[in-house]
Amino acid sequence: MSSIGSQAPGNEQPRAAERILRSARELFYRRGIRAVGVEEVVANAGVTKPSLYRSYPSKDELAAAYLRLYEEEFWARFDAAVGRHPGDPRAQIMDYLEGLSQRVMAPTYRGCGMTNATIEYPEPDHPARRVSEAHKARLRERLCAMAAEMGAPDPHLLGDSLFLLMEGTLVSTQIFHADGPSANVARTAELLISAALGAA
Amino acid sequence: MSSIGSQAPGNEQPRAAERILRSARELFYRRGIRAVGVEEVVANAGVTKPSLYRSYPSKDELAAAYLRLYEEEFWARFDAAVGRHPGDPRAQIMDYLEGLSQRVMAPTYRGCGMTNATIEYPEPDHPARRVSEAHKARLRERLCAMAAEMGAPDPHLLGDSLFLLMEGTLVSTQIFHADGPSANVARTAELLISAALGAA
DNA sequence: GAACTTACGTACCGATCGGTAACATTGTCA
DNA sequence: TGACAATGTTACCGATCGGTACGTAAGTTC
Repeated sequence: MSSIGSQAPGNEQPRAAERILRSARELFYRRGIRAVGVEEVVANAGVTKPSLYRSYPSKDELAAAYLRLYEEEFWARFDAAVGRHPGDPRAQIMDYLEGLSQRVMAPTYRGCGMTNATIEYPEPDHPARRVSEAHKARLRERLCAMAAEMGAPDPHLLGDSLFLLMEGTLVSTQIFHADGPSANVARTAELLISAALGAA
Repeated sequence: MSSIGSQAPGNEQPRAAERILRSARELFYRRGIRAVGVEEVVANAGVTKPSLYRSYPSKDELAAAYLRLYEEEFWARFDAAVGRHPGDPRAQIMDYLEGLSQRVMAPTYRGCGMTNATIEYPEPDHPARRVSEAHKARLRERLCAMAAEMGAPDPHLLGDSLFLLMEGTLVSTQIFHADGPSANVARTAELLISAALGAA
C-alpha cells in the first residue's frame, strides 16, 4: 500500500510523484539522504522542484516515503522466504539469511536503508527515523515470534540474537564489501539456532 | 625558565587545535558529521574558523582526526578488558562485551563513531571512511586471533560471528535505546562461543 | 627596537542548501 | 467552447555550507 499518488482509474502513466519517489529511492539509498540534495533528486527524476513539493511537504517527508517503500520491499523478500517453507520457521529464517548473504555481495549493496537513515538522523522525532524505528521493532517481534515457533526455550534470547546478527551483517557489509564477516552469517545463525534449541 | 616543547604543569589553556578536536569529538559523535557545520564546531570550542583551518586542511580531515581519537579510546577500553584476564581470551571478550552492554544503556550512547561515519560517507576514498575501514579490519583480525587462541576449530567463523554480534549491538542500540536486543549480547556471545568450541 | 614567528580574530567569498512565488501548459468534463 | 484543476516550468528567496584573504596582538631574537 504505497501512499504516493492515488491509483485513480484511467491514470496509468508514471506521474511526477512516482518518478520522484523512485529517484529518491535510488539516490538516498546509494549515497545517503543528507548527501543528496532535492535538486539532484528531481533532476534524476526528470522533473523540477515544485513537482516535488506538490507531492511531498518537505525533503524529510520524502525521505520517510522512501523508507516506507523500502520497508515494503524488505517484507516482500522476507515473506517470500517464509512462504517457501510453510510451517518451518527455522528453514524460513535460514532461507532469508542465505539470500541476504548473497545480496550483500553485490558491489552496489549499501546495507539497510532504514538503519542508515537512523544513523543519519539521530533526532528522535525525525519523520525518517520514526519509520525506521517502527520497522525495526516489527522485525524484532517477528524474529522473536519465529524463535518461539521453533520451540526455543528462551524465544527472546534467540530472536534478539538473530536480530543482532542480521543488523551486524547489514552494517558490516558496507565496510567489507566481499570477503567480509557477512559471508559467515548463515553458518553463524545455524550454530546459534542449534545451540539455543539444544539448550532446552 | 620556560621549557621548550612540553607544557608546564600550570598551563591552563589548551591550544586551539586541541580544543577544536575535543569539540569535534563531542559534536560529530552525538549528532553526526554531516549534521554539524564547522561553524558550530569552532563556536563550541570557543575559537573561530581560521583556527580550524590552520590545524586541519578540511572538515573531512578533521573528521578523520576525530575518528583517530575515537579509535584510541576504543582500544583503550578493549585492551583494558583484555588486561583484566591475562591468557584467557574467552574471559577477555566476555569482559569487553559485558562492559559494552552496560555502556549502550546510557541515553547519550550513539553507537560506534566509526560505523556511523562509514554510513555517512559511502565514498571509498573519503578520509573518514579510510580510518574506519582500517579500524574495522584490525578489530576483525583481533577477534579472529582471539578465537584461535580459544582453540576454536574454525577461528574465522567464530571471530566473524563475534564481529557481527558486536556490530549489530553497536548499531541496534541507536534504535532501541534500552530494552533492546543489545541487552542479550553477552548471553548470545556465551552461547556462540560454547557452540563453536564444542563443535570440534 | 626593528624583524620575524606564532597564534588568533574580523569579515567575507562563491556555492549550495531546502523551499516558494508566479506563470504556462495540459487533460477532463460540462 | 469554456471552466477548472492538475501538472509542468522559470526564476528566485534567505540561510547556511565549507573555506579564505587579511589584519592584529603578543612573544622571541638579534
